[in-house]
Amino acid sequence: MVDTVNTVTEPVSRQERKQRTRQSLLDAAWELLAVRSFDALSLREVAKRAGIVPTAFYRHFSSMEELGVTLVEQSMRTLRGMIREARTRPTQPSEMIRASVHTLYEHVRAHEDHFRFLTRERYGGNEQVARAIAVELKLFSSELAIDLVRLENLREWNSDDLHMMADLIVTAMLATVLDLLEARTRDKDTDQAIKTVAEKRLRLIFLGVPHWRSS
Amino acid sequence: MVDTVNTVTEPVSRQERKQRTRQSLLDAAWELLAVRSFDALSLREVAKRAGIVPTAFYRHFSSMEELGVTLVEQSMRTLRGMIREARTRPTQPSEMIRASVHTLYEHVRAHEDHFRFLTRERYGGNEQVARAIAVELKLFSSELAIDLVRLENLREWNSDDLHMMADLIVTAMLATVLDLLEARTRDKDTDQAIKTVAEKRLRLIFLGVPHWRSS
DNA sequence: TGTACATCAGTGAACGCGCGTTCACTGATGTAC
DNA sequence: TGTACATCAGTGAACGCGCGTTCACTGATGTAC
Repeated sequence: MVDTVNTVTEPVSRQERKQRTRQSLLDAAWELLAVRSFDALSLREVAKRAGIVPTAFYRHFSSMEELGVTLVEQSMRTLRGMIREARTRPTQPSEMIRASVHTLYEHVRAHEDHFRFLTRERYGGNEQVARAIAVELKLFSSELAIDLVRLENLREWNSDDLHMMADLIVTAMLATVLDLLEARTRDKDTDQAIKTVAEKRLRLIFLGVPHWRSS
Repeated sequence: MVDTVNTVTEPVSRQERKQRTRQSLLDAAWELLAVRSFDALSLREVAKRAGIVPTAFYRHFSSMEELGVTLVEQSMRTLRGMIREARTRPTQPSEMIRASVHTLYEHVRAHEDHFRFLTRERYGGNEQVARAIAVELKLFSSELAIDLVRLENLREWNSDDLHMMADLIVTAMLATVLDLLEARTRDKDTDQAIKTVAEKRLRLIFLGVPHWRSS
């Protein structure tokens, strides 16, 4: 049995306390971002929710923009984690589709705040944030194009067409992210329906592949 | 030859002057929206750009929100105009694709401000605005599903699958809108390249149709 | 046509508010001896 | 182990600013006779 009293009263270094407050600020920002866009957040508001006075904010970030950069980094790490997991996969399209959608689903539900941030800020207010997200998605699309070329009927496709298809898949996947985030009810049936539609979208796209002729 | 002096000094009714100022406010808002999201606009800023004092704003709109509603209406009219034009079409998929992409292209380039507003506010700050846009796109998707059922290989598709395909097409088209709005260079070649990719996306989707089996 | 009054788009002063940011401070934690 | 000083996360007062909104006003346009 853990001695909770001892755990609570355990001495904490100044450094560790500072780290905790920093995390409180980030947590506060993530909470507020569930309802509002980043541009609509104020420094005072974030500080208040984190339980510190506005001026103490500067002990951790030089500005809201710097905090924003950290939010981008955190959400990007989540996105990259998902992409990495989605890339280690069998070469059979049907299984690839099933597994990709499932990976996407798991990650979105585990980090809704991060994915909401990514989709909202992708075209939303802050230009630098939008650019960072665009770069990351472009990178993902390029990696996907490389994965596609290994598949049966895609070996002889030219680079342009592979990128076109990769972009279309990424677009379809992002639409699924939005479906998940905007689902009114959060039950297994609704989630399953969204996953089924997501798989169908990808199946339809892949069905055309054997019949493709680059114009 | 037009007597410009007479044109300029021509008496203008109070009502007409008011209408012009109202339009100046809307124009000012559209100009500012090229750079910023709606939530980031202030009443004072819009009034200033329109050339009136902040308090005069209230002679035309009871609040920024009401002006926002008007912006939504204006952009929706543009969107509906495009959709209406895109729907009156031949039943051959290849021609349908070519014509749809061209219609989209023409309308986006003719009303970049409206389409930028629609894509940015779709998930951006204001919730009511986002909802209005979502409703309109859903409506479009449903109409598209009805159009699809008339095509050769889609006659026996069930409703769910038709909606899935319509959603996928709308998603792909919106991606094209964003490609057009974010094109770095604005020349004929770039535009043509974007149109070609847009057509390829749709071609790939339609290629799968004859081979579809609802799971 | 001319006069007297009504209408009302636009003005300018004023308000209270939340904002980001500065500054001198406090007092607990850390360090040197 | 005890003392004396340094560090520094967090405090609280204060600032100037742009904001939305109110109010009484002005003076050109419109209307009634």
